[in-house]
Amino acid sequence: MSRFYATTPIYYANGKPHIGHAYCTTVTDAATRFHRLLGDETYFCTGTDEHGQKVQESAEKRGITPQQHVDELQASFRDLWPTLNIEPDQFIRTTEPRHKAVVQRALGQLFEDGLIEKRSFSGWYSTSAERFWTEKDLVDGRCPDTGQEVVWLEEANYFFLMSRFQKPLIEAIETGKMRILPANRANEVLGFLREPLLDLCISRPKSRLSWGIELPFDTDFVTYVWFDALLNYVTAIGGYGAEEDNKAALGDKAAPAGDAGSSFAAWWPNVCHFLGKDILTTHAVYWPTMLMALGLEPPRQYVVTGWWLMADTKMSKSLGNVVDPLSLKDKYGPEVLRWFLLREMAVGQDANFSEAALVKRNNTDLANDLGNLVQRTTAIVHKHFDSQVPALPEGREPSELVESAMALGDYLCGGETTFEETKSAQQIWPVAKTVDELKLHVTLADIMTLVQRLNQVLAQDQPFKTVKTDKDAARVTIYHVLEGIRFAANLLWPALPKTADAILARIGWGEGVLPLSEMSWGELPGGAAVPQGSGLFPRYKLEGDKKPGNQGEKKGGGKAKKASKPKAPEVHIENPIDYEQFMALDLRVGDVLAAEPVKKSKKLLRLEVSLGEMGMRQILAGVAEHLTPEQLVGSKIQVLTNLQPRKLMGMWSQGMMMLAETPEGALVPMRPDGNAPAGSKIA
RNA sequence: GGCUGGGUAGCUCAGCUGGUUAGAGCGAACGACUCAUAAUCGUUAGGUCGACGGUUCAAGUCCGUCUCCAGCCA
Repeated sequence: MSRFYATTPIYYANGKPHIGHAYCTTVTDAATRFHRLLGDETYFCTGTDEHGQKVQESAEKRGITPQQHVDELQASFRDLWPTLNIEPDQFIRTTEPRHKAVVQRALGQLFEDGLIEKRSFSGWYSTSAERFWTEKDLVDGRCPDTGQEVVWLEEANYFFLMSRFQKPLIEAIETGKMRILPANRANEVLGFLREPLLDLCISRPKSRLSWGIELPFDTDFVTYVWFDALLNYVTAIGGYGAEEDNKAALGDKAAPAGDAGSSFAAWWPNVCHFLGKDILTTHAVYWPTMLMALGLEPPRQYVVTGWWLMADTKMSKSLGNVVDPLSLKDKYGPEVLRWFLLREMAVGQDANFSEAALVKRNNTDLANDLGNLVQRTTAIVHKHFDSQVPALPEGREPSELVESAMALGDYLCGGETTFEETKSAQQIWPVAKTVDELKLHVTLADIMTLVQRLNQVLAQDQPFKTVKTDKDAARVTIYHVLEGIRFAANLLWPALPKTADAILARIGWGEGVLPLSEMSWGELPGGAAVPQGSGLFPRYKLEGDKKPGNQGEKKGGGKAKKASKPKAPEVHIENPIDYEQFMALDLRVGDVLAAEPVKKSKKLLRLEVSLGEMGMRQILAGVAEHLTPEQLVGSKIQVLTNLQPRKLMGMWSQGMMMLAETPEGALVPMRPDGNAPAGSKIA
């Protein structure tokens, strides 16, 4: 067992979180969870970077203190993570006393060791870019980055002698001691290091910037923002005397020391820094040289992620209908967003973000393949096996396809089985390998092949048929498919934590998620209760679905072709609707919990109806002349749930009860069978 | 301007050290099935592997030139 310490960058607390932050943190969360599955002890840290010029300016503009400003903004990050089912072990802020103390101790040591020295310096300073420029950098006498004014400043500053560590840094990268993924990013850093490395200015005079950590050896200066920020990775696990402070601040969420003596010794340098490509140089050059100067090991691993590109950004902007990608978590749920982010982007590369792509991922991977597999399997269990996991009958062999699913499950989990993929040329790898390489999109794709294999098993073994002729054969198939679902859910937990738990509960597995080393095919106990439940992932239709031109044409052609197919039997249909219109109706089973006549109304009854997980609804039904409250209370009815709510007699009606009107004019409620729980979708 | 990495089926991409008919996923078409969320399963894709030239018995895979794109640096 080893330790895996994962970090996101600490995000700059001067703006709201966006999809880039969410992506990086989601990947870190998933990677951490995968390492837990693989048996590693993990510690996952994120947080906010709260010092610096821009924070100071924003606070001034708002007329509040910088501390008040960052107190507000850090919350928008901290509070976001749980809504994405992300569970960091620690959220660190650079304004915390425990961190300031670490920065000052580290600076003090470097100064004593002669690795920081004071130099005077002059140049054109741009307040907006927070940096100096040389004469020839300027564009029309202005800052080349921001186009803002620059001023000539001459000042003394403290410099970290970074140049001394150029050689050891190159060596660390080339020997793989410091691993940078994907590999092309390592080349980028090495390219940067072919030029002489300069020393790094690490201070700002307080006259210019007061919002920062004071230098311990010169109180006229504060620390330059990067030097401060990067050290959070050390503070978080108790380096430089922070261990006691951490315990005081975090309690039992502080990084544990284990058998290592101190928490820092336990976790450093087994760190994996996740970061965006924009901050690669700071993390892969400044940071390891700082560590080397402090006599510490450089970080063991980096994962550099790409950008999410917004499809048709220009057009969307001009139309004023930009979709905030993060808001899609509210529309489709955090699990779907997680899945999209993790599955769609090859770690390290750029990818296009669009709602259409997200919906497609949801529909194909989650609803069609995974959700439907669970649904169809448990449906057979409910129908034919008394809602219990069938016990494996003696002396019956599973089909070859089932055996290949078993092999695949064991192989993915890192078992002894060698798995030869016969269907496609695409190589499937054990989870441990692709997780080590941080190719999580491949990991997920590989796990999904197990889901697909289980769907194949059902199609080939046809337990829904054999159950009528050879029930033991059906028992064998269903048992193994359930077991395969257990493997898949367990393996998918890092990406879909809530869903994995839900699936395991759904197949009668009470032990929760297990480390892969403990995964063993055949542990699912026969006779375990398989509860009822509704679909895990609804399918979505994308509104205004405009497909690319040639696809539209093809569709047209397809329809023309279909016209020549055998005709449906002639039935006279008045006002025909198409399937999509039908599907737009959200009909559900409801339990009538209460009913009473509406005062001053002859016709209306007020019903309180439970729709299961969808909650309670008040429904006003015009049936008082036909039905008594007693006839309805305690019974099941059909409810049209997505009818626009309407006010009747001063009360809201939030749905419609489905009734049959007889030729005589009587109203008869449509009562579903007692087996259908409240909230079940009717279609 | 310098450096690096790329341009492979409609889309997203695999193709290690050169070697039989260039692969996957999605989309599309056709078929099968009905346990399931119009789902699932099966079959089908004929793409001058950016352009040109070269090395070789043999090149998507090596070399050169050109072109386009991306990233890093200045």
